[in-house]
Amino acid sequence: MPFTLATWNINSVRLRAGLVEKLLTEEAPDVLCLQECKSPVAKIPHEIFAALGYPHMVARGEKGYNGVAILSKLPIEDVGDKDFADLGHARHVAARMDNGLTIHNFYVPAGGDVPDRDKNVKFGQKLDYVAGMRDWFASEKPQKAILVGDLNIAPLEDDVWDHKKMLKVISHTPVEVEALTEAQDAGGWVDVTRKDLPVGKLYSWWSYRAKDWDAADKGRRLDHVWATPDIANAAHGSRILRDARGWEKPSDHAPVFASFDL
DNA sequence: ATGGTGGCTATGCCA
Repeated sequence: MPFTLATWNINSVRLRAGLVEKLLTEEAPDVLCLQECKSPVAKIPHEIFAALGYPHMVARGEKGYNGVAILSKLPIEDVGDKDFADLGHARHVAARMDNGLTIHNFYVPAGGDVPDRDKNVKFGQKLDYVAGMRDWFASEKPQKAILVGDLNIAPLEDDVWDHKKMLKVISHTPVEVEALTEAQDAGGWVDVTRKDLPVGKLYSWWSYRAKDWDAADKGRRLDHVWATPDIANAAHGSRILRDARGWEKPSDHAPVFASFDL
């Protein structure tokens, strides 16, 4: 059966419940994974999404920061979460569908401003978090799984607006890219977005601070869809809904879509 | 070199 999934850093699911509604109504993915919900799970406006045909939700939350949620048309089972680097943050949750597909939803730490772990604790925590992902994937050997989320790293030259200018900017430093590549390789994960769209610039995030984000187009691809090799060949139709970055009171991230014939 | 915007929650922290 064909299956479509989207991932979106929503930057407050309560403030932007209307934008989630718009996405679910207009695009109707089977599963929507959200990050930066910034809400306790009990205060996520789940009734609104249930009324639109998404009665199933698996989520982790905290007050004001972080938070991840998986909304689904079809039943999903909560199969736990990980707290890499012992941050105590709601940055991961996993769900399993009746067909055995596992969906991992991640919100990797942003890492602060200074790309030096001796001067910036947050950067060290980001590297430790991604190393934790690597070690877990190496021991788990995931199968029939999809990993999505805001990984806060843009690994490829064409994932940023200016590769050379970004080499010392957190999200595109070589040490981060290496760490992410190690995590990807440890699980055998295939970058589905780049499998489908191998050529050219691709962004999913544009800063709120740019005067004219659309014209300046200084974006980064921070949001990812990965799949294990056993289902990666079933993936197709990846796209980034850039329009959503221009919606009223937008998130600074755009949703990333992928479809799978499973 | 700096500051630019936005969310949460009440003041500074985080992105």
